[in-house]
Amino acid sequence: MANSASGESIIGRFVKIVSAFDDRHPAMSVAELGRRTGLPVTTVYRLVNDLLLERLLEREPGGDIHIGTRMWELASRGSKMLGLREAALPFMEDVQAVVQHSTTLGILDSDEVLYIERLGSDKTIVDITKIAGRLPVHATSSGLVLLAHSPAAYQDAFLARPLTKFTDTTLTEPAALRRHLAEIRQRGFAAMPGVIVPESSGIAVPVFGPDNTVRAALSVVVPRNEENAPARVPVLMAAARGISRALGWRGELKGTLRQSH
Amino acid sequence: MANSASGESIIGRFVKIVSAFDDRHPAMSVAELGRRTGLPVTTVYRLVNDLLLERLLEREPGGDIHIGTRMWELASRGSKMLGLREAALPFMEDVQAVVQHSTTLGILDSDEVLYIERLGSDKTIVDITKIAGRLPVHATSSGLVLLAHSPAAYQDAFLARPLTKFTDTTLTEPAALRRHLAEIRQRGFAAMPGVIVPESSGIAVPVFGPDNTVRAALSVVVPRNEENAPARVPVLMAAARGISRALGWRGELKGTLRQSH
DNA sequence: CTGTCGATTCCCGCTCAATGGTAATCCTCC
DNA sequence: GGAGGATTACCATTGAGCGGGAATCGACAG
Repeated sequence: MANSASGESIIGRFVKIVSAFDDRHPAMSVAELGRRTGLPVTTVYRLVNDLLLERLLEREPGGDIHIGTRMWELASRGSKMLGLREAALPFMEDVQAVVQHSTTLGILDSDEVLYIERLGSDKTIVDITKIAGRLPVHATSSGLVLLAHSPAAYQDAFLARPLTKFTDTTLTEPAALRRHLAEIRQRGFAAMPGVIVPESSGIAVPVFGPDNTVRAALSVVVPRNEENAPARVPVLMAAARGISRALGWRGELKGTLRQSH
Repeated sequence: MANSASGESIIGRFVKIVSAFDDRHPAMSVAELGRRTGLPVTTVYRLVNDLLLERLLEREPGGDIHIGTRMWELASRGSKMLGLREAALPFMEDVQAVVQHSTTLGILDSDEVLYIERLGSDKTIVDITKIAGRLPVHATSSGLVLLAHSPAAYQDAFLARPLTKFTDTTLTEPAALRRHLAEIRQRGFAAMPGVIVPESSGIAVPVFGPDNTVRAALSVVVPRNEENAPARVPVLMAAARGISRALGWRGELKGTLRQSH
């Protein structure tokens, strides 16, 4: 499935090229693009031209390349995430108005948490979440909530892998994590003081879809020294229920009760 | 640049496939995808497999295909629109809180208005704007504001084309449109009563970047019968200035004054 | 249980688009 | 003016993409 010496398909190279751009490198010359992707120069120039023709990439006056508007448009138009995001946004605004720090919405994707929305850019606290950014599951409150409500088979597979310890409070032992997940299910929320960044805490609650499976995690990041962090939980839970309902969820079903037996 | 009988490149076909999905068709079988794109069956199956491998597309339990999370992630990560959107969102929320109907943020892309954010889903008014949706320039308040502040060369090229008349109030004559654009520049906003949909009016103001060029249009859609529509303008203008400033704009520059001489 | 219809996968020979090295050209900046 | 980098032009090679056709799977009806 590849004409190239390295055995990659064009699609693979396309992904490589687009992946070379991130928030730290939103634009670059074609030559640099070649260096970052490790692809042969000529190939990059040819492929970039194709992508420019389709407007998936755009060339700015200086000659540098950046991701095209068309790319975002195509990715968004048929995306199911738009629905989730639009359902969640009003509730997130309410949370943000009350909690004042930083509110995020994350989903589980490829064994990582992918943040699809984020409100509030409070410079007073350390918050490494970014829209379209990823963080590890076992080191974020969002991730733990998502994992806690995932199918047992998925949890088992996840816990079978070695996990990185970011700070002294990061749980990496499968048994300990399993206990923690059970706790999260029982309490209905996850609170992680300083799991990746020691100075801030995350609190997250699950958002459910119509079939009662977890769709996303709604979370807030607050300074760790803040005493009344648990007081945030009711607000978050109410908002999460609102989002779930907007998605077509109709309250706890018998299935859920059965699970908790 | 194409291996196919029809003379399309893989990238072109990739765009065709992704374009087949929209808000009305967020998921479909591979066979239907083939029908919608008009590509040979075998080819679609092969290409879809490649895209599934890269997670640009995803297969849901039923077998239907939909656009993958990865696609959105890649498109968003290095996109400049995220910055614009994030700068605008808080101000848009303020506008939305006051105006109550529907607030949108649009940019000029391929001679059309592309809406990149939208707040408020008031069912009481007709509003055909959608996130990642497109509307014609000359028939929307956002489009007219963007056009009014575009380079003269672009305006000339645009006005040289034939324009569709949507309702009796749609301006399509180049001369009349030119006068209207001048008016918009002078007043600082565009107000279009029922240009595409007769029942609703749009009001839009420009958002500028650091180089004092227009970046986006901030607009609200209100019911046409509403008398105090012009009263919305100051709110919009203040918000637009706030967004512009967040983007690095530093007030009217000499260049602008020179232009208006 | 059998038949129909559609979706999906498998098969396979053809062929030309993609490949990627090398070299020429166009830049800037010192 | 010339050194260093970015970009374009050229071109022989070749295997990935192509797509028609047939086989398989699956749902549903009679």
